[in-house]
Amino acid sequence: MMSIKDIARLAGVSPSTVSRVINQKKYVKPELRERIMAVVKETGYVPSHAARSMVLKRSFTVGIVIPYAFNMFQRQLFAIIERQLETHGYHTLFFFAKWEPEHELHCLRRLKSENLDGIIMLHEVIHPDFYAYLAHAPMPVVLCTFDRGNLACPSVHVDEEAAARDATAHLIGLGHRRIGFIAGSHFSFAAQRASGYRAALASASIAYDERLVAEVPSYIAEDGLAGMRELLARKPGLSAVFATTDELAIGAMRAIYEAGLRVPEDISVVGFDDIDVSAYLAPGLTTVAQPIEAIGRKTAEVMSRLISGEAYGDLSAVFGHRLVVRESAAPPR
Amino acid sequence: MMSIKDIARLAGVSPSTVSRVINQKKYVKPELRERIMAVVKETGYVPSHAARSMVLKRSFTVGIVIPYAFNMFQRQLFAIIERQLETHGYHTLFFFAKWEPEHELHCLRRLKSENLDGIIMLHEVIHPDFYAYLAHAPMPVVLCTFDRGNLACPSVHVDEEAAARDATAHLIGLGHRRIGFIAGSHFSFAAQRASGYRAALASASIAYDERLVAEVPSYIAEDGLAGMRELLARKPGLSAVFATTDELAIGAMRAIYEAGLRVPEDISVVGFDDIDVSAYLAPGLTTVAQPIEAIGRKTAEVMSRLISGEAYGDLSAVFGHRLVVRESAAPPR
DNA sequence: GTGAAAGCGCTAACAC
DNA sequence: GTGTTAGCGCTTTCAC
Repeated sequence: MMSIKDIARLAGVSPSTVSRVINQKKYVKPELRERIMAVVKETGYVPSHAARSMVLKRSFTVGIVIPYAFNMFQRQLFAIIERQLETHGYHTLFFFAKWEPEHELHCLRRLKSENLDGIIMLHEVIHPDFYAYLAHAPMPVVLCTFDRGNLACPSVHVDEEAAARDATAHLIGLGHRRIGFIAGSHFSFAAQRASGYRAALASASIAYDERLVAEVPSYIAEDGLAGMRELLARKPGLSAVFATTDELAIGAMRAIYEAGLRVPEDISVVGFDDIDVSAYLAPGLTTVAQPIEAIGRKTAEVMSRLISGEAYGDLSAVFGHRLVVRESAAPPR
Repeated sequence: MMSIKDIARLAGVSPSTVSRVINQKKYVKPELRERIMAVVKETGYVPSHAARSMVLKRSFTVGIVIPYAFNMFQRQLFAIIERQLETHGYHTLFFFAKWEPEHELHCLRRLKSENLDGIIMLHEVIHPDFYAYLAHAPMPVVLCTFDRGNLACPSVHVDEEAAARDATAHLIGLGHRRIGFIAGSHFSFAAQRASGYRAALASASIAYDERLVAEVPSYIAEDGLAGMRELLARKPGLSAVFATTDELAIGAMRAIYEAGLRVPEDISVVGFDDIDVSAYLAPGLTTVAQPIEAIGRKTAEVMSRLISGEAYGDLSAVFGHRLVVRESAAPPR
């Protein structure tokens, strides 16, 4: 492996000059600069990441905490963030956090041991120790897809409540009055989407009926299936259901199918997230789309500005959502 | 940040001794070892990754090349590999490769510049330069989910052809004779699955009819939709269809739905991969499952053995597959 | 068994 | 503008 000394020797200059050229510092004669760049190009020299990061005391890598079982929405999001971060010159280290206190702690230990330049939370962890660390972390932290009032760091997300309100209002607009809700738990977006559901009901003067609500522990299709089965078993006379996520909605559609009912003829379904597969279901799932690309780019941008020393100021951003109307929701019969 | 000197001072020994203890070298009195470990634990000291990797000339990170638009199967796979690699003490750097020559080259440049300890290919790239590099790469390379005859490196995968043969045979066993095929392209698994389809047909003495085959450029549901539409438009009188991947199968089911037909009453569908959502479709998708966990663990294991200097020998592994029978395939009417 | 010292590749003061 | 030098945190001879 070539070192900076080799390049210096080949170009007939000192290592410091090479360093200056590589790091785009001024005070180097254009002529020399060109000569050095030529050698660099020719030899394919790449500075040692390890050495730079040792002397600069920066790792040039940002950590992204994501759920171990991330969904398609998160998949797209972190691929976008990774790509953006790369263009800003940062490495990305992923920290898959399982949704168990024990594993979160393990994840936190790793996070601490990495000397990261920044941390992006794509996942709302549970453990208080985690937040305690983030609150006083020696590097910038950005929250993506959720907010956390008492944490003084920027967050990039949509207005979950407004989006859920729109989704529910869509069902109401179609003529539904008995609208089921498959409620998630633990994460703040679940609470926000739930309150959007209630708000929409309230503005239409529909009484909230807890028999129409099934709370499920997680966000996989399996839970949607179980939640919808429960709702169906209660026979609350529902004609539509709003699920906290598309995965949950898919499970719900499955339960409806298993019960010998049809979507949307018997029961309308609306989801949230617009994951890849939703457009191709039969029927296509009506859902709420978040501007993934914009959220990802913004998150990376905020992080890179924070790392370059910008004040925390008002870097947070709230993006708009979009209701994607497909076939899974129709007027009640 | 604590350095090894601080620990040495606190423990009243020299840095070299601390280093020996941390690196599990012998020649340290148990008593001293304990004293040092106590200080390490107490201070939460973690050796600087950068410094270690500089002096050892190893990055302790392995790169994983994955498609930029990875599917759920790959999602699970790389999360498993990451986790395993972590337990072996390696970092994982992801290289998202878009499926364009230009971007592959970009990806290759990054790969070269990283001083990786190993490379795992979870993605069959196209560019010859990429393979040229891999063939003489200064670090071990492991191919995961595909094989490449002329590349002298271990690969971990299933017997794609046999699996596709089973999937097709399942349809034949159900009584289907006119079986459509949505063929992928570019990747070797596509060719292998295609030849499995033909082999199954041949053993049942069913003539291969190219009017039953739609070749699509990629592997997203969109392509499955287009491919199936084409098949339907040709009116070849098919009663079943086998799709190269589950995503393609989902798109195909959508096309059947749009045509006013039903699965499996009018047309049976079989996919390949058993992605998360397949079990929750209505009807559930009959498909071929690969042992993701085993493939992932094996890949990480092979890589870590290679890095620790084991000879290339016969580290490759071929895993068995499993036909998952659900409701999307039934006897023809 | 343990410590002292050199050196990995780089950057940043500091000279010149 | 450019070179010299020190030093980042670690591992590894080489003495003792």
